[in-house]
Amino acid sequence: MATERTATKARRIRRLPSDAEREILDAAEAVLAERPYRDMSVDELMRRTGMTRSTFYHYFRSLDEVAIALMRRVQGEMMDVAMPWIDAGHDEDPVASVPRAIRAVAEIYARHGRVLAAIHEASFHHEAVQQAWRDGILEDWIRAIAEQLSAQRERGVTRVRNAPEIARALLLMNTSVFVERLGQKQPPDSAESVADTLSEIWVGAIYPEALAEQRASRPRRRTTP
Amino acid sequence: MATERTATKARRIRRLPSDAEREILDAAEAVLAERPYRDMSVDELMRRTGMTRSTFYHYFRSLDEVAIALMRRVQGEMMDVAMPWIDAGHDEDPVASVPRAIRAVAEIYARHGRVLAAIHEASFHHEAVQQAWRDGILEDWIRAIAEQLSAQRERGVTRVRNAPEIARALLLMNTSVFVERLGQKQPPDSAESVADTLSEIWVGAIYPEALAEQRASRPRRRTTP
DNA sequence: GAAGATATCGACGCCGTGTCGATAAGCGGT
DNA sequence: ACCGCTTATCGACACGGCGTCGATATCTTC
Repeated sequence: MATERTATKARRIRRLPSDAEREILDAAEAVLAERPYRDMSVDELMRRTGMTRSTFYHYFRSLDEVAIALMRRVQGEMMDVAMPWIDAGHDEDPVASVPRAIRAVAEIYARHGRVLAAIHEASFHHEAVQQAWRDGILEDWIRAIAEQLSAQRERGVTRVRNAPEIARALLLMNTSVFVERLGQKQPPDSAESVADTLSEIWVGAIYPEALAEQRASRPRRRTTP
Repeated sequence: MATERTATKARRIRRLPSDAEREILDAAEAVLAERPYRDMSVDELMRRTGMTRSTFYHYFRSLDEVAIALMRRVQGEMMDVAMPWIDAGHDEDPVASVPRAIRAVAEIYARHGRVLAAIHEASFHHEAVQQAWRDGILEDWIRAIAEQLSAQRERGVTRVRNAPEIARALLLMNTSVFVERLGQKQPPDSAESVADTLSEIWVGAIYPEALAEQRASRPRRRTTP
């Protein structure tokens, strides 16, 4: 009973593995632009590519891996914009560099918001994503920020004592706010205003004197003199 | 073909609806103490209660509703401890009241950490939970905090300009940090230390002068003179 | 003790996941 | 050109969790 189904024998297209993989990732981004990660299924994803679901499993072990792959695409960009702050030369004003770094990251979230929201979401539901994102990348960031803070403390630029905890709290704040305000189909805020709010809190926590002064001298508008 | 299964006719136990519901909720808490929400199934949950899965659907429409029900159990406690801060009389030192409120909330998270982590997790994956938690309770809190900040600004206690955004960022920070540091089987931090770190950031953002002064005068230990 | 209400049950259908063996497209050697 | 090897692609299946449905047992009330 070979389940005779030789009727419409669709011609098979054989892609290069790199192409197929890219097509799948692109399709995933397209799906995420429309609906949240939780509503993405392998079926729908692959229907877009014209291939079947089994082909999917030839390239990825699960949807989580797709999320992780998309994550790595973005992570590079993040590092690029944050690096200038991470190893800032001693010549730059540390207080001014915080808003600049945060704003740069905010713009990345504004551009890849849906993907980053998907990762954030998936990091709660899938072991593998959690390890790659929260236990991996985020922890690296926290460490880098904490080191920067400690270094600045050495130089007397700030007085923060518990650098690692402060760094963790501030970073988690940023990701939560970014995801909520910039990770929706129609973000309720602009990257700029979100970044400004977060910057204010960072400055207040790290350089309280500077924030106090800012507020005293410039009671109205936000940035630039 | 009545699928003759009259063999071992298990005696049916008929509970009061209120009892059955409570039993299910208790079982849910017990499951969550062992594994994360994502790994909880109706099957396992009901196996604990001795009832069948169909009975579950007699009381709840889905697991989300269980999460929401558990949420409401805890939310009352939250309100109780936060209220003193929300409508603080003008006689109390606003700077000192922040750490106290945060610490009280931290202790609730320390006690109900797994449940609150489950809600947080579910709020990303289930529409209904998202609406009840993020769009409901959290937004209420943000509004309350923002109002309090605005009121303090009227009185000249603080200079924060964008109260709603600041309130949102700070609250999201707290919940993220609480969930991560106190919502695990073996929390890596104590409620006290987590609360202290968060308080520092709140004070820095709202009363930067006070934080600057604290750090200048008390360079070593954390709380109390 | 009869009748109505409802808490509980077993079985079913649905949908998404991940696996497996078969098949066909390309690649390289002769 | 042909042949064999690799492997990208496919259809079908088994599994597990979800939610529904009609039947049945238990309780309540008169």
